[in-house]
Amino acid sequence: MATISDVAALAGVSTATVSRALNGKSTVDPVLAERVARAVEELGYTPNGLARSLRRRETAVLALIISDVENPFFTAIARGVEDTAQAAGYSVMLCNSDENTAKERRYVEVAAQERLAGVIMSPTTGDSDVRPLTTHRTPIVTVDRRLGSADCDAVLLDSRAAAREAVRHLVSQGYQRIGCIAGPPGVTTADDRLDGYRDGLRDAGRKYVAKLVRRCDFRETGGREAATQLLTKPDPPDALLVSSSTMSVGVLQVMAELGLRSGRDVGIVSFDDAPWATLISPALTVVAQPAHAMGQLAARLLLDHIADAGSRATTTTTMAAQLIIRGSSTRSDA
Amino acid sequence: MATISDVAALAGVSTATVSRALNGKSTVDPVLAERVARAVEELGYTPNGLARSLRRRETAVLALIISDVENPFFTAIARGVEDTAQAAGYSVMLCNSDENTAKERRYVEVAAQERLAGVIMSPTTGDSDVRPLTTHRTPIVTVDRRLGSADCDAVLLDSRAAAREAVRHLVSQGYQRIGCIAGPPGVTTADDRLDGYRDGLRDAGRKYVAKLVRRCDFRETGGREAATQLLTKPDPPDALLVSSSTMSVGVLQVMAELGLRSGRDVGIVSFDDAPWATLISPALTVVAQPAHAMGQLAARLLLDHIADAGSRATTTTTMAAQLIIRGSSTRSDA
DNA sequence: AAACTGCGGGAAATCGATTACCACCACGCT
DNA sequence: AGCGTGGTGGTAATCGATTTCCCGCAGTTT
Repeated sequence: MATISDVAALAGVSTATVSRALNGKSTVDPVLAERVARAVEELGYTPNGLARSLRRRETAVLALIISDVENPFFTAIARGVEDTAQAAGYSVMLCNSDENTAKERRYVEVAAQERLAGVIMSPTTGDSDVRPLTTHRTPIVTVDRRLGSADCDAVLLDSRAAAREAVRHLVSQGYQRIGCIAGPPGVTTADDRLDGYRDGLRDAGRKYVAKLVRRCDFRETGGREAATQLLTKPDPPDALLVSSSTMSVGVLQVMAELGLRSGRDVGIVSFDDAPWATLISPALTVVAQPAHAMGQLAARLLLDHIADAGSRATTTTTMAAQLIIRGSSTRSDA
Repeated sequence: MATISDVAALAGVSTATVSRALNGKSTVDPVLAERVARAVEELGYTPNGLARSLRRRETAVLALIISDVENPFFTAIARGVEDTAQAAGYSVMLCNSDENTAKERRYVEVAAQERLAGVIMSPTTGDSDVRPLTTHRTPIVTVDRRLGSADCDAVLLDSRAAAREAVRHLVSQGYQRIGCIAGPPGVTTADDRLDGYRDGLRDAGRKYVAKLVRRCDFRETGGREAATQLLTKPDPPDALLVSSSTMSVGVLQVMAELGLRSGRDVGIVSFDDAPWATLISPALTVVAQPAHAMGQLAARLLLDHIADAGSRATTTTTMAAQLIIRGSSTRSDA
């Protein structure tokens, strides 16, 4: 409750001196500085960050807008962002958009209103509306997904190439009817992975069969539904490319219920290297994404943008995924 | 960049009228309101939340301080907090303390400086320092762990009873040398679970053997190290109570490397019901914690406190855990 | 000794909103 | 006609910091 004026009064100096003593911008007589320090201590004074930010026209808070804090891929990104932001003295406001355009929009507005220093987001759709931010020249960096509208930095993964490679691997293992469980239309990574899936089929001279493809949300329940539909039909796929580890949980549950063994009965390749991937049997073949590094880089880029105040070309960094082959995608699993 | 004065000038009214028109506190001539609305639209005006909060002496942001965003238990809490906060129009600042008192302390300071509306935290230790918050009368709710110092609401789980029940279950299954992998000393849940473990042994007339207990951090690497030490000694335990699902990942990896099968060779009960618990074979017996509900309740309590401005007794809610018995803790697994 | 330089610190403006206070007008009542 | 009364809207104070501007003093130069 103590204000800078209280401190000034107690120390017998002006508020200007208190401010200078505390921020160390200008030199202050050591005697006065000491008196100020004692007054601060005695009053338990904490500067009001709102007043400071208002006057300085800057905050030390970033927003991170992702679609699901419970998805390990996004938490790994969050961790990366948080680590580098924290090291630079910034705090992170975490926002869950839930793949919901309205919620996302609300958070974008909050970020604009609170005049946050910058925003890192994984947009729900390629044409998410970020105008409240652009009008304030709030720097934006997208991570994992692209944004069509704004010209902002992007940290992406080459999903298409990764999906293609995964399909080629499944083909090489002799799987004949390779299916795909992809994310919702409009989400750039979902579309990219589906494109990569088609690329892979084309490489092998296979044709695309719509009945082997399902699109669902990036969650366990999405995976369950898609897998149930695909695997209980006549002519089910004998292999699946699954777009996230959260979906894979659902897929593997359904397979267990149906008595299907991965690898032998249905080859599985999943995006995201989950910690449990090697605990199951056979172990899960995955497309590992450098999520933590992506988060770190996104934060680094954003902080650079903030420091440079808009002078600086926008960049797009595409990172490579790594296919880690384990038992779930080989016919002769160990 | 547009301010309320710009809007006022363009609409030909005073700033007071603009504010009233926008906040709907007092009635405004529809004609003027319309002019204001058009001016807002034309200028792309976004009110400055900092100025507003400064004047109103309140913000619509909560802090959530947890030790690890990558731990599914905490993200489930985060999700619960975020859901109810968002529904009430509040945003959540997520802070990763990393079980590090200094980092935690820094976030507490930031929360105090930014005059956040309230804080939900899972304190690193029972005597974490939250004075910067208490001097500002910022309401605090602890979740999962207790705080010795401040008198604040707490949403806890009866870890001790849950651990005791888990041990009794292991005893009933015929395990003879039951060990425990607990969290770091000083963390209230870690100590509680260890106490519950002793309770369970005492119930069965067993004596506590220090060599069967290891304390380590709540992460995969912690679990690995502890399990390696315990399982490669002479007279290893034939069952383990593990304090979190993240630790269990490490434990199960080590067991796989050593060729030990859970259930048959080593009975395992783990805290936290992970999504993958049923994917492994045998499935993992767990102590399920209602993390999402805990987060929701914590947020609810905090919001109530904010609304009531300090008049209101502090409460402690203790929720019950649920032991879900699966194959990893039965000798005759399916 | 006068003029100049530099530095430390105080008074007051400033950031951008909200809101207390007051002036004004129209209306209704006696 | 005169006097409340209530609803509107403008003026200016306010929130709590930072920062500009300026003054005075000490030390240096000519």
